[in-house]
Amino acid sequence: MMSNTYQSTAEELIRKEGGRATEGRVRILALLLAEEQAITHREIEERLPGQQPDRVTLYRVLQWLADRGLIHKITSDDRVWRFHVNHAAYSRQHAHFKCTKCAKVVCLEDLPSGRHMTLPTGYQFQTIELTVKGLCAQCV
Amino acid sequence: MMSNTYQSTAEELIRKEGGRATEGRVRILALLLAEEQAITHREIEERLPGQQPDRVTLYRVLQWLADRGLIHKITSDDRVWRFHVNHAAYSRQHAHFKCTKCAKVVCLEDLPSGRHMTLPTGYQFQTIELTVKGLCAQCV
DNA sequence: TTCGTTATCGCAACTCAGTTGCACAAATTG
DNA sequence: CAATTTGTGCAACTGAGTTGCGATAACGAA
Repeated sequence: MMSNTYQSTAEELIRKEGGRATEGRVRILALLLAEEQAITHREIEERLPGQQPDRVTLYRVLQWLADRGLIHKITSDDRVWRFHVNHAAYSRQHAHFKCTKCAKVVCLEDLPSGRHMTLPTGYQFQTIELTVKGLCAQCV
Repeated sequence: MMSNTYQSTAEELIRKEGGRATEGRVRILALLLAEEQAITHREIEERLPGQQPDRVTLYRVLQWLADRGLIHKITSDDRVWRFHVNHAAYSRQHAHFKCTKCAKVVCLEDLPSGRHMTLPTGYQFQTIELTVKGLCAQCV
């Protein structure tokens, strides 16, 4: 069951961003705070106890949280966004791991020193996106 | 206009895989052989001169070519697959570059030595997917 | 060259993630 | 409390990709 701490932390974080701490926002952010992995829109819906907010509202809340840097979106090869809270360690660029069997996604702390990749002449570096694929501990 | 060389190379490659060298397959593969960048399903449709094959056929041809290793699919954050021929340099793992302005995608030859990324204990490495983002020479 | 097999194509209809527009509801402010 | 802003819920839409199935056309054998 969800600890009350996450609820109040979520509320606090949302207020700090100058947004209204509505029930939906608080519940969604609290759920993400309690979650280890990066999870999809679908998974969030499934894990929200009781009455779920409207699909569209969920998308909008997630976008709102991402815009304010409270969470981040992760691309994947299954064309589905996954969402994860921005803990201190993950607040900036980091790599992701995706299990090729169970599709679980977790954040990895360090980004290898690939920052100096040689680009074609005239190209300008901005960011790097790195996903390591393999089997997670449960699927090995 | 498309060189005849690509047509015959395409036909040869398809035959070598034991498939029927149908008009659609040959035209699509020839187009990809002539193409520098990794392009989307949509872009392929647009660039096919004259009568286009059915949408579904195009998807199936691309899947068929990818299954046989003649081309490879590239993930992106816009939820659209891009396709690129497997030249010798790109036949195995390599990084990709995506322009954040014009969405152009090109293949980069080298993959940085990120193979020794530290994974959580019990996790097993398989492959690495790396996309560098920035501005291409035309968009700088 | 024709013929039979069967790989491949084309169509229609579908799935699924995500988006947009708009009226309504709930906060917040004066 | 009225006015304004902010967020929600519904319906309808978009766009990529998929599935089922009957029709078509490669290609090897005769």
